[in-house]
Amino acid sequence: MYGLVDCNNFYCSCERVFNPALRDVPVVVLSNNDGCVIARSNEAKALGIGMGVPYYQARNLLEANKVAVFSSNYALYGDMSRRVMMMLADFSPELTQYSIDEAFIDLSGLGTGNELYDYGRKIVKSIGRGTGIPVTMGIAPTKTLAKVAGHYGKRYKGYGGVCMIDTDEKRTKALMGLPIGEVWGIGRRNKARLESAGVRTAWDFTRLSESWVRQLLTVTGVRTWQELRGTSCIDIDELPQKKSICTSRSFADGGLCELGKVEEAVANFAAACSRKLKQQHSCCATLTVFAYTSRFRTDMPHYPINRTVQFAVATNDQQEIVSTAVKALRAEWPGDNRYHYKKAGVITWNTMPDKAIQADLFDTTDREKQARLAKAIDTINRKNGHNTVKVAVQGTGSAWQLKHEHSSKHYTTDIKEIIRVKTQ
DNA sequence: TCTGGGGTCCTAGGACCC
DNA sequence: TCTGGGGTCCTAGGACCC
Repeated sequence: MYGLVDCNNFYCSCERVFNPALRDVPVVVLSNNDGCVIARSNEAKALGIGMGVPYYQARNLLEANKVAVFSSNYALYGDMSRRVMMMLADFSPELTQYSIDEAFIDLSGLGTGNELYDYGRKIVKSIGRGTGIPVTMGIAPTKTLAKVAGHYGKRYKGYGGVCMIDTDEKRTKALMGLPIGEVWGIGRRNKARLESAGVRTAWDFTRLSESWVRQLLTVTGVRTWQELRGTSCIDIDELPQKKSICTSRSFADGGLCELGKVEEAVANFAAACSRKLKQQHSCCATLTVFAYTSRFRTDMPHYPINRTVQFAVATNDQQEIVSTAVKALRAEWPGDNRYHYKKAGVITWNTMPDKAIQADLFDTTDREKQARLAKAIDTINRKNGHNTVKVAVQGTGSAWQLKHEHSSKHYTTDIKEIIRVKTQ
């Protein structure tokens, strides 16, 4: 049996942990740049605030209902996630973190029936008490069915946060009540395709023939089909090494027109990629830089920038990655300031372990010197915070500041913002 | 006026090999 | 006029996830 542990309305719950006044009021969290609503408390969902709606469109509704609005605070969410996962790891050594707010655990050998259910209850209670984050657990013989169980666990209070699908009878009942679009692995496109073929519920889907499913949805669809029928076949890799690393942001207001400003942003994105590569002990052989104008502005001229560069020797060196990204951007720059760039980013890929780099016969770079300098800079930055020493083109960051007007404190990651307890 | 960020996997088709 | 058979690798694009 598998357990899926999922944090309820995770970002909103994080905001509530250190701010009890938010406990029974509607809360939403916005994306970077205060762009869209990306997390909603149950009260906010009940008001009809949709997932992903632009903030400016929801604003009136939010203000009219006195909804507490927060800019995203990833330092806080990342740290709270770490706490939840650490506690969870004590309950099952076989844990696969699937996203910032959910993880699968292997429950084999931990009992059956009521015994297993009670174990689930214990996990949910402990994490709630230990971290302040409410979680729901789905238990079932496959990961996809565990997701289904979790779906019901969140909707019906009576389950006490744990829903288990452990008999054919329960499975049938659960699938009959589940619209096909709610199934993990069935997205918008495939939902439409299946519905036009008369498939309304997850149960209908499991009644199709395998060959039919394969033809319509390829092997990924067949795996979902098998999992819903009770045969486990989806493996989730731990993926300690990411295959590609992307750092990108949207720019506030109308976007950026000047090369110098976009350059500064891209340099910082490239530096972030270098940092992330080093963190997972890998190097990249390829880098892509991109910059896009707003796809929502049909009234303005567009000129997408997208350039990919190969490194002769795979690298994670900050200066090399920053200078390569900036040169690539300059090479594609349109040459006038007519275009409003709304978003830019750097992707590093063709990633490999830093211990297994293929050298280049014709490489003339002094790698040793480069490595010594990088090591010195990394040591300073590790001690004093990243970007204490940076490449000059990274600038001061003021050219492309993000909008973050409703941010909460870094309660758990900055000693200056730690919560105060008043004693009278 | 204002619309997020970061990933993975699969497939088809082209280029290439002997 | 007639033009084989069997592979691999790479890439772009689409679909999905949170």
